[in-house]
Amino acid sequence: MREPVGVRQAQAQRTRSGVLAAAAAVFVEQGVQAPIRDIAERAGVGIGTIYRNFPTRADLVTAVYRHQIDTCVALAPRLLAESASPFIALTRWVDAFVEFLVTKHGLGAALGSGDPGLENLHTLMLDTLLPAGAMLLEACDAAGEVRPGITAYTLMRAIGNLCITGPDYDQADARHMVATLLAGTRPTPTA
Amino acid sequence: MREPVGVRQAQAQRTRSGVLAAAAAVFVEQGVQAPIRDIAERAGVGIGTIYRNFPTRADLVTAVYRHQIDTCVALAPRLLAESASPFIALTRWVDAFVEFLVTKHGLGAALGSGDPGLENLHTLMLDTLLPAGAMLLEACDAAGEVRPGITAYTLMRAIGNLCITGPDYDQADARHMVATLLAGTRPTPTA
Amino acid sequence: MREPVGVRQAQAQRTRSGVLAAAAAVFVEQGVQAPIRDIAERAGVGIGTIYRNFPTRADLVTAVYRHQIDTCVALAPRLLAESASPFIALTRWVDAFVEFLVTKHGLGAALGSGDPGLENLHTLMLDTLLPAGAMLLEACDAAGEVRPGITAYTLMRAIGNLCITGPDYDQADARHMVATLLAGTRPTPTA
Amino acid sequence: MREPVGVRQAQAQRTRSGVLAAAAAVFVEQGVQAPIRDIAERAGVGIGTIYRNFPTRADLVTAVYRHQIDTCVALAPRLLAESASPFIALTRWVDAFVEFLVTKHGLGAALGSGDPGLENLHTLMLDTLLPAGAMLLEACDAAGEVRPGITAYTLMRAIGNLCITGPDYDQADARHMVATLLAGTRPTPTA
DNA sequence: GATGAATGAGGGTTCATTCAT
DNA sequence: GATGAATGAACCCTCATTCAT
Repeated sequence: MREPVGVRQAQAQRTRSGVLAAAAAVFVEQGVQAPIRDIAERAGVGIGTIYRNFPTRADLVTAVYRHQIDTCVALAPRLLAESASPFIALTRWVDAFVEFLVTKHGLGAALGSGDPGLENLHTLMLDTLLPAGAMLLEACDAAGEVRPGITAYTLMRAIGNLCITGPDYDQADARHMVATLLAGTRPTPTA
Repeated sequence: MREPVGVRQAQAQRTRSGVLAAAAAVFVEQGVQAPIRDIAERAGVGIGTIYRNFPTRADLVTAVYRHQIDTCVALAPRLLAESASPFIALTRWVDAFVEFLVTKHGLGAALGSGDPGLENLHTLMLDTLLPAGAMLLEACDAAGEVRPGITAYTLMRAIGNLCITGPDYDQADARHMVATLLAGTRPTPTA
Repeated sequence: MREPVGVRQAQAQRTRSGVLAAAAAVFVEQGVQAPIRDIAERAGVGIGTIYRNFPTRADLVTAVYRHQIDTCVALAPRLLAESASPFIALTRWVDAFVEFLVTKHGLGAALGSGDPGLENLHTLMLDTLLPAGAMLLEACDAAGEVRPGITAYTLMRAIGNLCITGPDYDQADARHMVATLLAGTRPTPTA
Repeated sequence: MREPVGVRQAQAQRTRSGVLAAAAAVFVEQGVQAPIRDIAERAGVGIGTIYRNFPTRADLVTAVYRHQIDTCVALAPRLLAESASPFIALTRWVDAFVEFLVTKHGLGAALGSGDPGLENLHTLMLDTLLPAGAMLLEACDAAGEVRPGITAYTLMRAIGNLCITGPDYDQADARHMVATLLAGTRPTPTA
């Protein structure tokens, strides 16, 4: 009765992936506060399976976005190397960041909510995205391309907030306002 | 035969005020989605009293913020008349708007949530604050003090979002980012 | 400051009458379980006034229908004297009884519910309507116009039940079925 | 490898049955409007379990009575085949119908209440019992054993009303009055 | 590992009833 | 007597979470 090694692990991995895909879809439709049951149904698994793989809601949320976060992080050094100036790199990177936030209904609000259950996600973003953004911002700083006094954390948090969309304030508006915010970080032209 | 007119009304008014004060306090601590029971307990009244005075949650939220909203609205024409330039007036008015938002934990998030139960508040703000902000923004526009293409609604919504505070992103940060956003609305200096 | 004697009593009487009229109207619309507050509002008085005049709901229900009940009671001897046969008198009297029940939305159901709070009304009907009906039934009995074994109480209760109308079973249906029931009380024709 | 199929389903089925039994008992004592919590307590399960199995009150009411309704329905064609005349079949079938109604305290009242939440039950009875009764009544009609003009729906509704028992109007009274009603449906003997 | 039935805390809402003015 | 604000018990329903199979 011994099965090929790893068959079970492979099945487990597939279950996990299915849950992540389902969660991503449900989050888009209902936001990250969607009932766990809805995700289980969408994934075609039992509720218990969700809890086994992701004990807390934040674990699930974090896992859902981890891949995209990692992609975003990896982009930073590449943009810095390729772009004509640090600020251009920052701008492009923020575009990617916004793209990520804006397509994830409710994520921005979740981050802004101070919900203690989302500490993990918060931590993840701090530990990974923040250094990426900070690297770019520091490069801008060093090149005198942004006003002093702006911290990467605050800026990214502000961008996150600006990406909380809703009726009458859509993704295009969010992009517009983020661009305006970035414009506001430029040093005041000296006479 | 004139007895103290309105002894009961006065008491009722005091109850109502007490509820409003309690609600304001609870909203700061827990956000506008706080359980009605908590507000009743804080106010030292029965649940029924809350429902008597404010049939829906939105009624309560609206009442809590109405006074401050009205004050803010009334400020706009005054600032426009007094200030050296429309943009200075806009800046000062936004300061007051931010002051309002930033001290009301959860209001920004509530407005951004698209919660259908808060239509009234949304409507109130649209009907009163929006015209006030729009007046100032139009004055800036007419004076060439802001880039074209920025609508009052989007700008105010963005400001509202920037005022969603939390741990590690406090009121000072919110003010800073709002100021940065406003700086970003200035026309690009032509060479 | 002494007012004419009885002015206050007259006022009180008017209040009481107004409440009864309002209650009758509300009972027709919503049934006898309607919220007390609705009746107070319709009467233009405070809730406390209802409770002062009619401490229990049953008191109010009873008072509302007392007049019509009395009228119905008074009808019995007159019909018996006027009609060609006791059964004809019974039939006509039942018509009046049904007319009373059928136009009082929810009263039949209330009587049939065994609700202990309506004891008073139950008692009132037993004490007044029952003797009236019994008189007629006994006359029929004595004349051999109905089968033996039918008691006035049971018959009237059955009639009351048949008058519980609703969608798809209207007043005409109720009348039809009551007539059928009465037809069923006739002695079986002997060959 | 076949393990006991459906161990959990069996348990779930037992839970469901327990809920149905508890509900039936509570309905007898308190009527079909009894608090869901009372049923849960009687069944020894959590409230959530009731809602899981019977999302609406009407679902529960319907389930409680479905079996007996089905039995009653199945009886009709058998009685028609076996009985000496259609009217005898109708009489016997009505006996069974009354037996069903009379032992279910509150069901008659529930059906007569027009409560929109009981649409399902109403529909169930219309869809199943009504055709059964109609078949018998039509057979009587065809045989000239009942007066014309009596519809199955109205007759059954009337019977349902007559079965609303209470103190002083018990099951025997209900049966007596139903028999009397049926007697009243016979054609008037022509001289 | 997966399952999903069961649980029950939590929050919403209504309305009968009291009582100070 | 009349008033109606206040009360809170009682219901409703949802959904996060556990655990036996």
